Amino acid sequence: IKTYEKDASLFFQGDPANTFYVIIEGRVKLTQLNEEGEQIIHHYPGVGEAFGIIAVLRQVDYPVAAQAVGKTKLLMWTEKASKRILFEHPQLGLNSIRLLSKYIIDFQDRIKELSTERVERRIARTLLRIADQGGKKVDDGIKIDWKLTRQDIAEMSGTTLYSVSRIISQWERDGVVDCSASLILIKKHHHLMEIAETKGKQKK
Amino acid sequence: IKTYEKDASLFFQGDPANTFYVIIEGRVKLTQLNEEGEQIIHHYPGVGEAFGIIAVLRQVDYPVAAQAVGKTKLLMWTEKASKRILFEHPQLGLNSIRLLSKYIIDFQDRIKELSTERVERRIARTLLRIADQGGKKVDDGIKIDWKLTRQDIAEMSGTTLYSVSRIISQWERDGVVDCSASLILIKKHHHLMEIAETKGKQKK
DNA sequence: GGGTTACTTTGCGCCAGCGCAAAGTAAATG
DNA sequence: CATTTACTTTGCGCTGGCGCAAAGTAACCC
Repeated sequence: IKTYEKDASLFFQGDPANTFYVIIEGRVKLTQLNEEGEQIIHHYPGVGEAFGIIAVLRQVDYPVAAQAVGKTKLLMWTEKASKRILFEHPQLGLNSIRLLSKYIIDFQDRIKELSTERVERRIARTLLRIADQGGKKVDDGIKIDWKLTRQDIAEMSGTTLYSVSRIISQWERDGVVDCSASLILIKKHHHLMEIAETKGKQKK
Repeated sequence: IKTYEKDASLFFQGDPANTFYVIIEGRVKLTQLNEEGEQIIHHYPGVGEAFGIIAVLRQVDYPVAAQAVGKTKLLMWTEKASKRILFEHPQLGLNSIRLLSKYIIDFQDRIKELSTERVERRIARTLLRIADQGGKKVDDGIKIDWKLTRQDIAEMSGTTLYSVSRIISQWERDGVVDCSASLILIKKHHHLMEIAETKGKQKK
């Protein structure tokens, strides 16, 4: 068990992978850089989620970087320990496979999204996905419980902070979301769903 | 063991997943449709590769559709059989995890690509990826050993058949690739790599 | 409390890539 | 061999979204 402070780095992209983590408190940001140094955010795992398994078991370098979003407490396993456990408890292997499978299905969806969908829709989907993993229900909607900048949302949706700003401003005018309290509050979940699913390309 | 003819469907997106496959001859196309009915191609697994594990072990519907590219011979396991094997041979579990991890790393890369890179570069990467999995070395380059249409390439790169056509024509003029024989022949592998890695956005 | 730093918004111009249309080429069918 | 069907190429016009710049707002810290 180890505790990291806000914004602390757990590991960088390209570090040799020797530890796998499970979050018991807080949240972590998993990112990747391309050759130009542009960042993209893959995932914000929260309490109970594991990460790093992938790299550890393949004995390759971490393909992503991990950074604590807030104060974060983590369980840590070395490579050897994880393998031993896996051999002793086949059920665990099955569970891991299930977990990985979930990621794969998720990633396939994101690839589909990025390949075929317009920016507005991708942003809608991104917010819904975030709300799904880290949303707290409050009386007037769903609140996302950690600080997200426009830049962060852009890096999750495959667009730019400008486009995100423009689109979210519009949504605020329409009363779909509310960002005045620095945390994002989704007020009309159904409306976002609509954007995510029906507001398509207007081609014939 | 079962054999499928060219273009035969193995299963559709949304079918209940009850079988997992390993290819012993031929090649399969894994695709996904979005709400508008646009198709995207995820992967062309070849001999020795497995697919369907994901859905089978999670007991959900197949997230993709599978279709034989040419005449294809497959090993098939039911859900129960795969679970039993997994319990009896933990090593197999570990191997599966490795396989899935590879996909995840791959998918993360594609997400990065789609999020931040221009069309030309994405197409270059797509061709390189295909060459990597299904390329035969011949004296004047690398030949991709199954028929790919412009539309197929577009669906793998997240663009349109028009853009693919324009860019590949240009490459042909430059002598980088040769499509005259209906199969694609990559003549200047290094040049494609260059496009994939350095020919960046010309922003400051 | 004032000044520095970090994030957001918005106007504006620009261009990569889309998508239609139409013609060209190749393969399949009978 | 003629005809249909399937795929490719290319000209052209249009526009979604990018990216700069500059101003506005909020948070942070001595």
